[in-house]
Amino acid sequence: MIEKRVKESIQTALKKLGIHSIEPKVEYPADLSHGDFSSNVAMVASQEAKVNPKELAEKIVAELGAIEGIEKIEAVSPGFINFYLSRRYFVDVVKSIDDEWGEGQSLKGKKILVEYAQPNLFKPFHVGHLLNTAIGESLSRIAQFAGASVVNISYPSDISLGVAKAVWSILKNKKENELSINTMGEAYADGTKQYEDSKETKEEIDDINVALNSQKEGDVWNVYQKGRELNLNYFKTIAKRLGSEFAGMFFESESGVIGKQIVLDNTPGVFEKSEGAVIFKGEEYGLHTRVFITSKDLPVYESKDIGLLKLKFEKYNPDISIVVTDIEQKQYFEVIKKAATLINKTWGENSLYWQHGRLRFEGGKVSSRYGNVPLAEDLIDQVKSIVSKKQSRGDENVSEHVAIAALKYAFLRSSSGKNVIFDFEKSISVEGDSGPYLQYSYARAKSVLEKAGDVKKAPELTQELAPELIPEFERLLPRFPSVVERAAQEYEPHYVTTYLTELAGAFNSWYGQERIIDAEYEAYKLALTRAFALTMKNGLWLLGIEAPERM
RNA sequence: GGCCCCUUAGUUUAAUGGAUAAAACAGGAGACUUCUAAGCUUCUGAUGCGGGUUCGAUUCCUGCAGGGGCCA
Repeated sequence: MIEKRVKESIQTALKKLGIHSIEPKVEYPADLSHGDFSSNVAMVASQEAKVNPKELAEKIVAELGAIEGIEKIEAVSPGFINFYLSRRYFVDVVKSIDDEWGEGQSLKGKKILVEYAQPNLFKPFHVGHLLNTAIGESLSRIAQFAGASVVNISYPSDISLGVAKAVWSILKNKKENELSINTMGEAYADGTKQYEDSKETKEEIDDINVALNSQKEGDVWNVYQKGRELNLNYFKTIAKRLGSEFAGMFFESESGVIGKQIVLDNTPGVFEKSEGAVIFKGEEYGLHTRVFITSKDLPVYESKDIGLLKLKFEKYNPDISIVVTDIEQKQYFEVIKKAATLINKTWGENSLYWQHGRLRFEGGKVSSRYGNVPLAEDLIDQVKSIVSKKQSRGDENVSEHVAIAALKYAFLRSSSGKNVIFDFEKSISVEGDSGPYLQYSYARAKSVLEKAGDVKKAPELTQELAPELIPEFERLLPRFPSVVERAAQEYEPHYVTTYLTELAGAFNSWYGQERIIDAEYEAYKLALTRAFALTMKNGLWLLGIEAPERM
């Protein structure tokens, strides 16, 4: 790669100047007028060399000599060295861009498990799940693009107090023969309310919870099984609608049993008994002390997560097991990770608990059927109706993909860990920096290419190119693979989002000012347009966003 | 109370210890009416407060203020 060549050349130059201790860094200047690469070595080395930075930069430049692919090197104050790629280099990149453009090797040979979406069966799939799914899917795709072998898994919560609440309400209202996603959603809302309101009901629901955990045959179990099946299918449907599929699923009902046994096997040792419960003394490691098995002998989330680790590592033996969760669980998972490490070193060390920000609701209300959290599907439909109005073609499929793009973009644009302000009016944009903006620029490029007879391959480009005509978006194109690599290394999809937005902006700006078909340099401009379209298509794929050919 | 996270234009977000802090929305002005106007051009506008480290701090350390979270 060219960055490596630049780095090595600097290193050689430094040695000639008698500077040995400094590892030069090459970076992308934020401002393209500062070149395609730049280095700050002169400023870093100036003290050791006892020369002022600007002078040192000039000396280094003088020692550098020619670097293949670099046309111009200049030293500027306060001491940066800027490198400009040659016209020829860009031509070669544009010609080389194909369907695999952006794929890398940085995670080659690694087996990565990505666990996300985490539905709660019997509870509605809401906007929080949507956020989690968008991020998990993108992390998974980015890892795949970086060369890893990735398995997506989901871990539905199929046994919990929430499930017991819904089952109780179904039985109470004799709805067992008319089960549907809607009746179960209502049952969950009803059960939750009654649980708070009536002490008797609370006891009845707690009993159901115990019965479910012991997996006893009977009415409770039968209703539960039927509802579980329905919910699971519903989950698969909505995941597919969002572009996600899961190769494997583990359930709390299985992890609970296994986890409980592991915890008991490690008591005393890792865990200890306290007032009838089994706890992990996190305090001893600067973490929270947490209960793993209650005094009623029920395994709680903690033991379930331990059981899940055994299931995961026995079945897949991953190099990295990523779990995508909400940041409010950060300290919880620190405890799990510590306890897991003590039980089985690999479980802890190969696990990455990755947190995204919390959703904070502000501004206008989004209609919601249950409680105050909008359901994922209601939200999609609401955006879809806005999108449909803007669309002249009336293509249902396109409206669907544009609506989902708008939502996913809102969740993938900012860096991880920070809270995501969810204001329907402001966050879900279809104009400006938005998912549809990216899709629109892609559709535009495709439209031009189609009109020109779809340029499958970049034409032979030679002397006809004007070296001074390197549009900004063309200069951004070669950066795509390193953007993907960085996103993969830091598990940060937003780098891709930011890059694509910048690229699309630069392309649109060029498009608005230049004529492509029937203009000077037509072949070159078409090749550029094609390169842009391929980059955008792959980039959108990484975000889990469809790229409609027309909109 | 203990611990964790956050604070950048009016708003929502970017920025690998570097160059003039980058966009979008909102607001002002404008162009073409020829390849998709969900677009383009242009103007206005920001690093919570105080110390420190550094040639250089939005970024690292520290104190304070404000907001959020986890545990009891």
